[in-house]
Amino acid sequence: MPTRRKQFPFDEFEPRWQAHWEKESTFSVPNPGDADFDAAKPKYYVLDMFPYPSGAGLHVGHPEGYTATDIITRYKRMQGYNVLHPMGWDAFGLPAEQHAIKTGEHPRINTENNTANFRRQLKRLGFAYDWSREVNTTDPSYVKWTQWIFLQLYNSYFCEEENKAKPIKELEDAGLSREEIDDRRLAYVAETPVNWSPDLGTVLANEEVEEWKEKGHTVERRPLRQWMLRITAYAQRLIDELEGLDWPKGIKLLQTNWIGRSEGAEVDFLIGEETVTVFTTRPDTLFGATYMVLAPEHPLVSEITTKDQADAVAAYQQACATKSDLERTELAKEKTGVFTGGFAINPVNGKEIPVWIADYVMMGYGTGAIMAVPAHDERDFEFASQFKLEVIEVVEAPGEPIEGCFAGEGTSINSGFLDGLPTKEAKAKITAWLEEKGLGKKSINFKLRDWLFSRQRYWGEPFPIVWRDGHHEALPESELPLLAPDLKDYKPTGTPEPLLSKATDWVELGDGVMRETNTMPQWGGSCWYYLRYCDPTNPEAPIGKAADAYWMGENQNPGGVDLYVGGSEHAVLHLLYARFWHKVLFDLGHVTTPEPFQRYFPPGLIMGEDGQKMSKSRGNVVNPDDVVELYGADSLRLYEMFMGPLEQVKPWSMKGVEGVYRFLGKVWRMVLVQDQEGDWNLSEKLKEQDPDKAANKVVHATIKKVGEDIESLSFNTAISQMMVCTNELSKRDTIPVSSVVTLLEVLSPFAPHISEELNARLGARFDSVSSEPLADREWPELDESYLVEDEVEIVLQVNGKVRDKIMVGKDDDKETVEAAALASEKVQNFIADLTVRKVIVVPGRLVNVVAN
RNA sequence: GCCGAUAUGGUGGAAUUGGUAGACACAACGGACUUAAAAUCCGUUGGCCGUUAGGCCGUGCGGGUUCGAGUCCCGCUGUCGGUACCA
Repeated sequence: MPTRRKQFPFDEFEPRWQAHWEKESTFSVPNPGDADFDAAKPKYYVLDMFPYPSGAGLHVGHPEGYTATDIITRYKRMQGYNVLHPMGWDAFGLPAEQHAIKTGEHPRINTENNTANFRRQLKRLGFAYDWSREVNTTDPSYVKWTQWIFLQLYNSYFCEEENKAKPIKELEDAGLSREEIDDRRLAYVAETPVNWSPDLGTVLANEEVEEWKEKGHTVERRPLRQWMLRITAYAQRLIDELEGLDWPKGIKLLQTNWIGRSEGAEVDFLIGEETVTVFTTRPDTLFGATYMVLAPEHPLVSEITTKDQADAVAAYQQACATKSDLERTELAKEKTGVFTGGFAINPVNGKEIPVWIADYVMMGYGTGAIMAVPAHDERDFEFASQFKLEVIEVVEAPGEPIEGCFAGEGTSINSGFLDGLPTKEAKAKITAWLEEKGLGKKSINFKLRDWLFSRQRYWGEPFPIVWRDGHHEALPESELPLLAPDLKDYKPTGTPEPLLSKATDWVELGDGVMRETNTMPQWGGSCWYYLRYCDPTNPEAPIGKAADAYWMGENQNPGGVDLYVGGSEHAVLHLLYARFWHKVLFDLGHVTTPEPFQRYFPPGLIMGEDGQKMSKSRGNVVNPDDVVELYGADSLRLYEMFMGPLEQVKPWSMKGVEGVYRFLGKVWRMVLVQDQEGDWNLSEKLKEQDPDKAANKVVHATIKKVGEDIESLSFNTAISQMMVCTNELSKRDTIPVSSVVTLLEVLSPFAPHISEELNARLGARFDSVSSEPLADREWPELDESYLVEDEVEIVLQVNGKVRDKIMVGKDDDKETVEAAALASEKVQNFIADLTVRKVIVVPGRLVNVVAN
């Protein structure tokens, strides 16, 4: 890129205004109880997803959402809101630890460096953050409350009757045993098969496996003792309470499907002495169950396997155990399985059906056992075809008979007392019959699993738990935060033994009392950071009552963060986890609203100039620092908003950046003209005079359009309107100063530096222009009367085709307009040989003459 | 496979409740200024036919509703994203 003269000296005034905002604490906002707090002001809480401060620095994707929220912040401030717009750091995480392994340096150092770089980059973009509220998940004062919230979960149970969390103390008072109590905690210990990565030295959540495998790490499956959070208790509420939220429909659906509610029945089958319960969503097909399948890990497999099948079954179980979930599904093209030799009795007709084990049935869902109805389930059909098992049709498809398998709804046949019933009724009847006979019951299942909450890494929050005599105990609150000790080296132990177990001095407390050595996942800190911003230094609680009531909107329905902007890649995990924690805190009375995020908006991904996803390997990554260097922060901000609709995926274009840069240059030159010496002086065209009709019209049209578009996050069209306004004003011989100032006011949320600079220069010269910074001004008032025209252009159509355009009075009645239309020469030409059948008049729009 | 999003000029994208398709930009071309270039300013720019006037066609494809469809309905196709034996 050749050096060239800048269109305007952004490199001089942008840092100057940023320093001004910092010095004046322009965007600091007081809390209830503070001296300058004004309770009469309405609040608005705009939240960005806080970044993980990676070594790579800011990516152009970050300023996309951040600029959007910044525009909202500045706009709402101008409208008189107390706006909370904070930023912080999700600073625990594997990359810093990987760096520590390589260098032997404490991960805190790397984290601090990266954080400083991120902060510098964000400040350079002029965002209106209240930096006094900055939080960092790795700060001891933050860790303290993350651990405290964990203890809230640990010390609570889910009360089914009241459908909410309650203190565990109630169970103690009720005289439950220690084991019974531990089994009901919201944070509990369980032995479960987990994804263990030997080279990362940690267990991963199911959702993380894919990501790390792509980066070349190995992940295997093995059973381990882990901390779990009982998110499944909240499954129904997490679905139901989405309803009142202003989130994109698709995102709600995504979460709903992730939670995966299905209604059906549990049915008991007898296998010899043993009872095996299956879950099915199609109890109406019970007469068509021709075999049964158990998951290979099902505890009853060994009981029911016959001697001559024992070897085959054991071999199959062995083969499955070493396969990861991924391999199980990757190899899912062909069904595999083994006959156990056992037979089950179908309770509805007493028929004996063979019992198989197969890995297409998973232990983790339902009961780990199914009744197979090959005629009406594709998987069962495939399995039955492969192993030549019986197929009995029990549902008749509506319309044409169907070859093979029919999984839809129809009418029951070959099903005794269900015959002739449509699927829905058959389901109800058989379920009632099973319940009456004590052979089964209605049942609801969720795909959602409990949340595996422990990791074996170093760089995370330690669990505030100690072990005594094989039992876990909570640390007293007074011992929080519990910080991890420094280590000599951060290399994984090579075994599933957590890294912290290396620090024996720290772990062993004497008398056989040991600290828990697992750490929390990164999600822990990010689950509640939006609460801490509201009250970032509170030493008594994660968030104080008054701060919660005001910022989270106790009296609003449903309350919570007013606008949350961040990538849809977090739409299921982070957003689900945070909602879960929030509900627990709500149930326990620590917060006053049931949902954390009232409105959520995911911006679309920004692709590389080649239309591909930005990545180092493709060499198409755009660095925001480079863009700021060449065109300034305002241009970067404005371009990212002008690219297209915020929610859309869109490719980067440097030419596009130049386009908005030129626009800002045009605004600059409308106010200032450069002389021979290169100094910028106020344009002679600017006049302190009342704006004429045309100027008022375009300026007020701009106030209206920009305001509406900000509300709906349609920033691209707001910007194009400001371009129209600028084009209109700048081509004039004299320009009313007040029109320019109004334009600067509406431009200021988008491009705050240049707007402030121009306003300051105008204020220094013209008495009529306020020198008060735009950031503290009110949003300009719209006067609709300027937008009303006496005459409007309407379109004349003949048979739907545009033939002419005429001007008519704004209040002309239909008859007048129709007469004027028919009088048009062009219309006359087209209808000369035709008969007019009908004339449609749309006031202010068009006249359509229908003729043939 | 299932779920969701989406399809408009050479490009990014605009278009109230159905009512002038292509706003605003980018690129391209032509012109002015300049010794020259950059920057700036002015003009042209969906396709086809036509010297002009003007006409015809045109919002992924095929139907439909309507005076009128980018927009609504039915049936497809492509692209992107999510998810995957969840019984």
